[in-house]
Amino acid sequence: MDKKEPDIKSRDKILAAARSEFIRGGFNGARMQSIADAAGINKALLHYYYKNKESLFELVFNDAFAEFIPKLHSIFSGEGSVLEKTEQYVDAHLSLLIEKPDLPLFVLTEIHRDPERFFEKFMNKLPGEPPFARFLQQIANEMREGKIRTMNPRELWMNVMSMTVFPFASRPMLQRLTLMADREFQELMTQRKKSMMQFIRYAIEIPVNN
Amino acid sequence: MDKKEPDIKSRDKILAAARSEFIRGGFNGARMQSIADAAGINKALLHYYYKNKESLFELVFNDAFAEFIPKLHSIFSGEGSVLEKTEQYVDAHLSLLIEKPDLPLFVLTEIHRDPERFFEKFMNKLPGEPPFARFLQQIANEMREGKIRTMNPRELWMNVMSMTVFPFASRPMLQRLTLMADREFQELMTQRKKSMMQFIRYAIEIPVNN
DNA sequence: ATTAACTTTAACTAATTGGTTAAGTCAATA
DNA sequence: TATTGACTTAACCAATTAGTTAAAGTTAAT
Repeated sequence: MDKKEPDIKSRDKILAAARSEFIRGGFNGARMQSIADAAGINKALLHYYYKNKESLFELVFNDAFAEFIPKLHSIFSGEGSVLEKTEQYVDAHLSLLIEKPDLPLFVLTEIHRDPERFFEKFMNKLPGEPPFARFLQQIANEMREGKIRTMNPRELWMNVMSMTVFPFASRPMLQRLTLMADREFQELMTQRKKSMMQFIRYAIEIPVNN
Repeated sequence: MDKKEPDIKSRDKILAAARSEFIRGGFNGARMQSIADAAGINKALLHYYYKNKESLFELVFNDAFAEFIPKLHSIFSGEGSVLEKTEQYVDAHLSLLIEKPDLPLFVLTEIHRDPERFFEKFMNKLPGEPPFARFLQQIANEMREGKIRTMNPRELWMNVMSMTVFPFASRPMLQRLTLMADREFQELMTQRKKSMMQFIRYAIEIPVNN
């Protein structure tokens, strides 16, 4: 029937199934058998395509970043004020997370499990200077120039990231606590693009006199 | 030698070891043998005191909340404006998290693994109305009265919680990314008690004219 | 028709792990 | 001195799980 590219099909179905399973249970909670079942194939074929659990996990874990890193880079190495870049970031990250709301908790959990993997992965991908260093410098500059309110630049950045990501990382708790359905959560996060930026503007913009 | 209350000692040492181990690896990553080793006893004694892994985990998980729930309740059912309660909350929660920085990720991970346990646990502990309902109402009131800027009350609360908790949940990532030592992180979080509140005040306080 | 890639079936290995058991040590106490 | 409660040793069981193997069947392209 559909054997034109059965290799690609099965390979991809396995990878997709692995992604769900690893996100559901983390590396420790994931089961190779469950992945095979979800992909509609058997364990033998699973190992025919992917050497072992580790390597399969590695692919899933890398994919979790692969998408967003270039986006981040283009935003923060581009032109624009702190507020403009912040808005671009919030918009881009929220868009991604609305699509893949389980990403943050997965990533944080796995970095906690093995911080070194993450460390090595990123000291390669990123050039010499520490990440965000340039942006933090820009924040400091605009503060000195009186364009935005003065505070610890790292904290401003932390606040923005926190407000953007935490609702997703804590989604299971949040939704149970407030009896919020998936749909409602999604809508709340969408309206958040605007309201969060308003909140941030009030927090750091210096009001013009008269 | 110290056999006066060896029972209590071992019991507690096991529980403490279990706490570390569960926080390190989550339920799935924790090993009963590791707990026994860390407690300086053997598996037989471990099961002599605690029925099984589940029950031991349950104790640790409950403890993770037990401390803070009453505090939360006293803050939000007490007197004070939104800003005052927010400040009390930020102060109390940051103090706790500086002591136990790994709590948030542990809690979030385990709620993600089994949301029902969390749900059942809290629909008991909390009286009829949904948690924070009263506080959200108070926020809405103060907004209507023009005491603070208008926005979705749930989002204001989300912003406060996010900024408070996320730095801890993302600590492993954050520290690697910024090459921050434990001590430095701790100091940053301490100074945050003030700076975060300043940030929030700017964001929601309505400036007085002239 | 042949070949190579793909896929299944089904049994199996080896290691890990949660949990159990039985016999016995040791110190305090009654 | 007999008993009791805390604890150890060490072997063991049963289940789970990652990974393997071999043999056979299917499919698409050459």
